[in-house]
Order: sequence, then C-alpha cells, then structure tokens
Amino acid sequence: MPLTREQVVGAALAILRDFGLADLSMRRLARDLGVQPGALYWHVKNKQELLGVLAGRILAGVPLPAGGVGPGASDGLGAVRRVAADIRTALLSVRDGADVVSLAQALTPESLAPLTALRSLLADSGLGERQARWGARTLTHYILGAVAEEQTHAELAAAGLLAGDREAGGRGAGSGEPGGDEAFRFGVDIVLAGLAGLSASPA
Amino acid sequence: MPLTREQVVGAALAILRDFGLADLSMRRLARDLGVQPGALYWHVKNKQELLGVLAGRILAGVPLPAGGVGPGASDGLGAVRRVAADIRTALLSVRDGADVVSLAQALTPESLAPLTALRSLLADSGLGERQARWGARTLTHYILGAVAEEQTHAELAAAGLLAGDREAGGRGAGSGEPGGDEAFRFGVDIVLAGLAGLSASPA
DNA sequence: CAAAATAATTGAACACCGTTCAAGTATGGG
DNA sequence: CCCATACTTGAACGGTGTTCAATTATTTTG
Repeated sequence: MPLTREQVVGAALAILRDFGLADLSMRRLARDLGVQPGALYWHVKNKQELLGVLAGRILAGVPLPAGGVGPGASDGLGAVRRVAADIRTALLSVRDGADVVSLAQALTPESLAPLTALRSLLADSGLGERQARWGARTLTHYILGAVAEEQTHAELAAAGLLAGDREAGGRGAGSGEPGGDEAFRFGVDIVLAGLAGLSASPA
Repeated sequence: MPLTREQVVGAALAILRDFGLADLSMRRLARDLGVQPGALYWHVKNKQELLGVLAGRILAGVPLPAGGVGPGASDGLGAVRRVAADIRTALLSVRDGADVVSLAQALTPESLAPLTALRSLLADSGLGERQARWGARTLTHYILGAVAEEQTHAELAAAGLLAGDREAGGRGAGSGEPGGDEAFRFGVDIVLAGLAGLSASPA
C-alpha cells in the first residue's frame, strides 16, 4: 500500500504533538514513515505547505458559532470570548501550536476559518467594517502572541532553566500553568472592552 | 587589527537591514567580514545571543520618557501611545525587525527596555500591578505581531506575488504602506481604551 | 630583547537541513 | 501481456549552526 497524504500529515502532527516544531524535519518525518525523504514531495509541495495544512488541522476542532443573519445575532461579544478561548485550547493541544499557526497565518492570511470568524463575529456585534477588521487583527495578534509565549515559556521551563524566573516545580507539559487562563482572558477582555467603547462613541 | 564584537554586531545589523533575516547566516556574516565562520564564536556565544544583541540594537533608538515619580507622572496614556509608535518605527527601520525582536523577547523576556517601559508607563497611569503587567503584555503582543505582519506582507509583495491581494504598485521598501500608521494606531488605541475602561471600573 | 602567556583565527570536520531528479519499481486498465 | 500512470528510491546539491585541535598573532613579563 502506497503512502497517503493523510498519513504524511498525520505523522507530522504526531511529531509536532510529541516533540515540537524543532523536531519536525522532512527527514525525520520520512524516517518515521519508513520512507525516503524524496517520497514526501509526491504528497506535499514543500514543508511550507505541510505546515499550512497542519495549522488548519490544529484549529480544526474549534467550534464556530453558526452565524445568525444580520447584526446582533448570537450573543455578541460573548461569542468572541468563547471562540478566543477555544482557539487557545486548540493551540495548546500541540507543542508549538501557536508558532505553527503564526507561520501559516503570516504566509497565507485569511485561510484559517477560526481566525477569520473573529472578524465576522465582531461585525455581527454592530461594529463597522473597518473596526471589525482591525479589531479582529488586534485580537488575532494578541491570541497568537500570548499563546506562543505561554508555550515557549512552558517548553523552556520543562527543558533546562529559563532566564531568571521564580516558581519552580513542573506540572505535566501540554497544559499551561494554571492562571494562564486568567491572564489570557484578561487580554481578550481588554481588547473587547476597547472595541465596545469604540462602538459606543465612534471617532 | 583583530576582529571586534562590535564589528560582528555591526556587520550582522547591516545584513539584516539590507537583506533580511533569511540572509543572516553565520557563514554569510563571516564572509562579509573576511573571516572563517569559527572566528565569530570567539566574539559571540552563538547565533541566538547575536540575535539578542541585535534586538537590543534595533530598539536602542527608542526614546523613553524619563519617568516622573509616582502615579500620574508624564501625561499618562499619551506617553504609552508615543512609545508604541516609536517602537514600531524602530522595528520598521530594519528588515524583519519585528521577527528578530520577537525571537529575542521569547527567549529572554524582560531584557528589552522599551518593551518593559510599557509596563512602567501603564503603572504610572494609575493601573494596578496586575493590570499594568498584563496590559503591557497585551500591548507587546499586539505591537510585535502587527509590525511583523506589516513587514512580512511588504517583503512578500516586494518579491513575487502574495496570496490574493488587491492593490499593486510598489513603494520603496522600509516604509510600510501609507495606511499602516493608522491601522497600527487603531490597535494600540483599542487596547488603551480597554485598559482605561478597566481602571474606571475595576473588577 | 627573548620567552612565556594570552588572544584570536584557521581549517576541517560533524551532524544536520530542504529540495530536486533521473532511474527504478509497482499497480491497475485495456 | 503491455502500457501508462502512480509512486518510491538513491543520490546528490548546496546550504545550515557549531566544535575544536592546531596555528598564528599579539601582549605581558622576566
């Protein structure tokens, strides 16, 4: 039975989940599949494309609220908060998930449904076109940056010391330190509060 | 005359300014300095450290408001807006500047004065300790993410096509597209508005 | 000034990396 | 059975960061 694109993506995701982005090389991936590196390029254009597919897979589990028509659908900003939290959870489910998604987002924007959904949800909350678009950008940058920091920090702490940081004693990897939730939500709420204020008194 | 750490950093910064992060390899750097790659490791621990120094250099030109004592010093949130804009300008002065600073910030947080200054300024604006810290984090993630996107976008547009995007006709590289300022400020103002609202009615 | 100590550089290697491609091997359809 | 298509191999190309014994400069000291 020949190799499948599905197997390639699956094995890549497994490496990512268990060992992180640094260990995800085409050669390592080929070895895990019992195949020569060149074979991968029949199923995938290049590593960049593979990472793009992985980014989609990582975010695939995020439930998107079915958009009611017109403004005021769903429960407004609450839906945004929920989606943001779900995106974070999805990113945390894989090592360096935020980095992978950031890479994909940088090279091929607009291609990841959960991130573009943020804009729609904001638009549904009564914001103008520009405010929804720029608000979603602000939120996206925050989400990806914050989770990337969270993951990098956890991985640095897990392996060796990180530059001067109190609080020792390691928990299991994969779930950020407790309190991460709260800190993350804080940032989301800041942005949403700012947007809400803006819609109240538009400049 | 032997090589100087200063020369190494200077040459690296020149490569970064003129060709970007992808062209900044230890070998290329050595070639530019007329030296063997190994020689660099006498002046610099490794590439990571070099990037850290470069990040500091990139942000070195950002003017920091001399902090008046106690809360309410300077003009509050206005100073934050100014520093944020200055950080953006500094990042834009070098290709992939935002990526370099993001890398450094991820590996060695708290080491870049202009970024830590944001927290102090927020604290001086009457925010509580946690709110200032988390607010600065939110702002930092937004700033680095937004400028990185801006630069990547510009570089993709300059060399070859980027995935589906209207608006053609290239300006000189180095200065983001003209509407970049406004879009950037928008995000900063969102965050600051959110923080201001929070300080008005603390949870 | 010569000799010992230190500073700096070389040259070569190690172990990787992403990607390409002619040649080979399967596999299913006519 | 043959052929076309699908897939894989094996080998190479041109890179990458980093290490290290040996070597060359330069400075300090007796």
